[in-house]
Order: sequence, then C-alpha cells, then structure tokens
Amino acid sequence: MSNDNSSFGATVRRLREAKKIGLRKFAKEVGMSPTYLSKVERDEFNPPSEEKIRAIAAALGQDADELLALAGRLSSDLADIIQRHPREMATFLRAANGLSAEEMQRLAEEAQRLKKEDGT
Amino acid sequence: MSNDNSSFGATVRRLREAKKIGLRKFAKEVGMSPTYLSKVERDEFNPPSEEKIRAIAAALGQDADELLALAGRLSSDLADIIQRHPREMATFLRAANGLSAEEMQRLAEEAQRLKKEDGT
DNA sequence: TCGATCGTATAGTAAACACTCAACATACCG
DNA sequence: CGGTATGTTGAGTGTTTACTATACGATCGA
Repeated sequence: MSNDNSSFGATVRRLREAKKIGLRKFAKEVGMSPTYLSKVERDEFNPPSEEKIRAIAAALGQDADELLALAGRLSSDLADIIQRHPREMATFLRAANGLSAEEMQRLAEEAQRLKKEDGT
Repeated sequence: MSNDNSSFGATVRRLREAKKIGLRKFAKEVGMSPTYLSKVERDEFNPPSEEKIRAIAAALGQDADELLALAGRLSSDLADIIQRHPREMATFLRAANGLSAEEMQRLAEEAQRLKKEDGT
C-alpha cells in the first residue's frame, strides 16, 4: 500500500522510478528545477512547500495529506479547521492519541453523521 | 470569557494591562526584549515562537492552545499526533468542520472513553 | 564517437523569521 | 528640576526557508 516508514525524499524517488519518469521530466511536471528535486529526493534538502508537495502527490497518484505528513507538514486547510475550535480540538486530539486507525475511522464516521444531522 | 476575535498582539496587551504588569517587567518574565514585545503587542511583528507564546500564556493564565491558535500556530504536540494517522485525522477534521463546540466536546469524550477501554 | 539523456555537485539568492540594542519621548514623583 | 518608569522608534543581525542557474561526469543508443 501507500504507507512506509521511509523519508519523504526516498518515497518520492521510489514512486517516481516506479512510474518510469525521468527526474527532469518530473521536475517540469510539478514545477520545480531538476537540481532542487534531486536534492529533495535524496533528503539533502528539506521537503518543498505545501504547494509543490500537492503537485507531487497528484503526479504520483498519492494521497496529499499522507505525503504532507511524511514531509512533516500539515495541510493548511486542516490547520484552519483546528484554529476555529482550538480547545476542543486539542482535547480531542490528545484523547485520540494512541487510538488505532480503526478507532479513528469510527470517530470520523461519527463526526460525519453528526454533521449530516446538523444540516437537516 | 477568554475568547475574542481580536489579534494576538492586542489580546496580549489587553490581558497584560488587566494584570497591571509593565511591559519591561512582563518581557523579562517571559524571556524576551521589551522592544520586541512592544512591537508584537501592537501587531507590528508577527507573533513570536511557540515557546514564547507558551511562556506568555502561562504568565497570563491563559490556555496555551488558544493563544497559539490566535497566533496562527498549532501546538507541536498536536501536529505530531496528527502525523501518526494523517488520512484518518484528515477525514475526521474535515468532517468535524462546522460542528459546534458542544458536539466537538462529545466526540472528545468518546475518544477518551475509547482510549480507556483500550488501556484495559 | 557523437550526442542525447541521466542524475549530481557547487554556488548563490531573495525573502521571511525571530529576534536584539541603543536611543528617544512622555509622564509622573518627590 | 532630577530621577524613574512608561512605551516606542529605527536600525540591524543571524538563521532558516525555499528555492535557481551553471556546469559537470556517467551512461547508453546509433
């Protein structure tokens, strides 16, 4: 599946090579210089901006949130959401820490259900 | 209550003055230069680092997460938590967007309950 | 062997971030 | 008037972020 525990750069390189795209071509596709991409892929440079990471995710058919997380970044729309209810979100997140993916999914569904009810 | 819709700087200034602490004394207390604090309080400079914001929150008896949110920042421990389950958290957060504080609180309690069960 | 293509090394940069310091004006206190 | 406290101004600094351009060596196909 899409998950592994390696670095951002190594992951991008692996996925790009799996798609048989050259570094120059890929760099052009996502709007960055080949040299920069080269260093990023070898983790010599930090991951690029959110915008570029989104472009990379799109080009590789990956989930943007996941690739952003691998880059140590948080999607800006999620940051915005949290800022609207900082205390409640903080409480929730600290409570959710340690839950399994399945449990998290259940809570997400619950939230979705609540939202739908509200919308009625 | 602790919430209002004004800027980070204005809020700090208001709370500091309410506590009758001088700028220089307060600056010393939170470990920054008076000049810098002055500019920050008038929103001439961006809010300071997470560390200083925490010190300010402590000195003012405010919730750190809330003050961080006002500064447009996210507590680093929360960012860490999200990164452990990026997909599920993204799904949850986008679903939770638009829920009321009360509903959020219910979900936080649910999460807490789930965690306790796990720990058994 | 020519040249096209591959990735890489080196160097540099513009802008933002997170601050500090010295000096100043203003006002009040004794 | 002298001293002390207030907040403010302007200028400057080191560091990090997010990149780019030029040039180089290796490889591979015709």
